[in-house]
Amino acid sequence: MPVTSQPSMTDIPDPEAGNGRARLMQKGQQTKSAIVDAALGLATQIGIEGLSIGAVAEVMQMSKSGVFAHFGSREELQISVVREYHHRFELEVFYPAMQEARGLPRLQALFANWMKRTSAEIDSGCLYISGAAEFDDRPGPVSDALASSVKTWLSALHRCVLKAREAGHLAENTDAAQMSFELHGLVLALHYEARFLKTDKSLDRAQRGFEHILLRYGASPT
Amino acid sequence: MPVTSQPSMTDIPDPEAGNGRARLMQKGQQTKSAIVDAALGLATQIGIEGLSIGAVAEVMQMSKSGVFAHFGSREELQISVVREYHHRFELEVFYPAMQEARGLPRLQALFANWMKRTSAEIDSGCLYISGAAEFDDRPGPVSDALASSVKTWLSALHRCVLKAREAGHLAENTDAAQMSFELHGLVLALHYEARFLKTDKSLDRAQRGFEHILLRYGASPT
DNA sequence: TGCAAAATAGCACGGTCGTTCTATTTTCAA
DNA sequence: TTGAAAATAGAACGACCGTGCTATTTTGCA
Repeated sequence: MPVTSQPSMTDIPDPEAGNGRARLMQKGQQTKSAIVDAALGLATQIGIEGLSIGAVAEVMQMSKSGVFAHFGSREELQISVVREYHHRFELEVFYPAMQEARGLPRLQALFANWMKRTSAEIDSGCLYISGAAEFDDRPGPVSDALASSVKTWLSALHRCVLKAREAGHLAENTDAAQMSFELHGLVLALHYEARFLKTDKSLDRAQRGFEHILLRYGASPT
Repeated sequence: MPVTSQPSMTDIPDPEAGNGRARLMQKGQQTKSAIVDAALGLATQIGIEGLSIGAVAEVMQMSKSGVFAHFGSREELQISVVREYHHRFELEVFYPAMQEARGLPRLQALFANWMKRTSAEIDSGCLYISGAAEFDDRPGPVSDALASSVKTWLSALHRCVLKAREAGHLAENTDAAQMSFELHGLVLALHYEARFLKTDKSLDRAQRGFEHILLRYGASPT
């Protein structure tokens, strides 16, 4: 592979990619970004389905039609929000972990960042989790975008487990898919109990669960 | 405790309890039950928040006001749906497991029934899971009813783990709350991956995860 | 069988929704 | 600086929402 390749977890084509070349962002693009920002903030509180153009317009202090014109449909706005969340998830969870040494350290960083993002961090819920519940019976482009993002992330996690096994940091017979499933469960339980039930100590529980799983899969200290 | 006491996981006062005494259900009550039935069916597909009186009325082939009159508000309908789900959850998950011998067998039955209800069983989603995502940022009576039901169930699970430990079926130093947390995670992952991502083998993964957890907490075969 | 009470229907209200159309303002390059 | 293009506003639409009000129908006991 080329030396200049940088790690990326994404396999979602981003139509906006590379439009910042040479010339600064036009006014319209700036506004659009700000709208997506505001919409993401709303979506993490009231859900992607609950997202309304009117509410976004109010936050932005714009007219409904002004907001609408940037996307052409509510659905396109929703998809933009999903893409933006994907982007931030990459920035906050994936990329920082890639700085860690391959294998177990990287897996630990990945899980730690994931937990940090999922737990009661301020008050923004996880779009991947709330979205799954909203769209598991509602096929369509938004659901597709969401599922695609989630699958990208889960397969990045899966690859990380594989690498850790290859590096000898996990037992040779480690079932990477099974381990990923169990890790996913911990984060979902953390989100559920911390955010909905307001159970304290959930973060500790997830962390201890992680250690249990590491032990099970024969993690050797690094 | 009195010999005639029967196990119940509920701690939610049900205003309708015991109104079927002697006399059969009046027409109004029958209709109300049928409405809640239909509403529950809708809610498992489009969510509790998405539930609309108009949609329920259409399913019931009734007028909106006819449906409305039974509840007085949409919120009361939503709460009725939550109570009905709680009731069915008890019937399908909790009570059957209580037939099993106390300790590990009962815990295994509890988890097996829970999985069965959560996985892709036909097409009805789990209200406890989808509801949590909808209401984790939306306090109010519906959220309270939902949280109360979930807590009732989780504490029933927690008690079952305690009993299994007391019976010597689990290691003495078993942290029941931690174990419950990890079991919860498995079911959440099952729901997420089976229902939203349509990943096959999810049921196997949850089952294997369960066995892993049993091993960790020193389950002795019964 | 008749009659009060319960159940249901029908209609209207104000509100929000996504979207469309047209006018106005703002931007930016020639 | 000017003029075309882009961005935004404003009003209106049909649809659906929860809810309140007033008939009408249905129920079930005396």
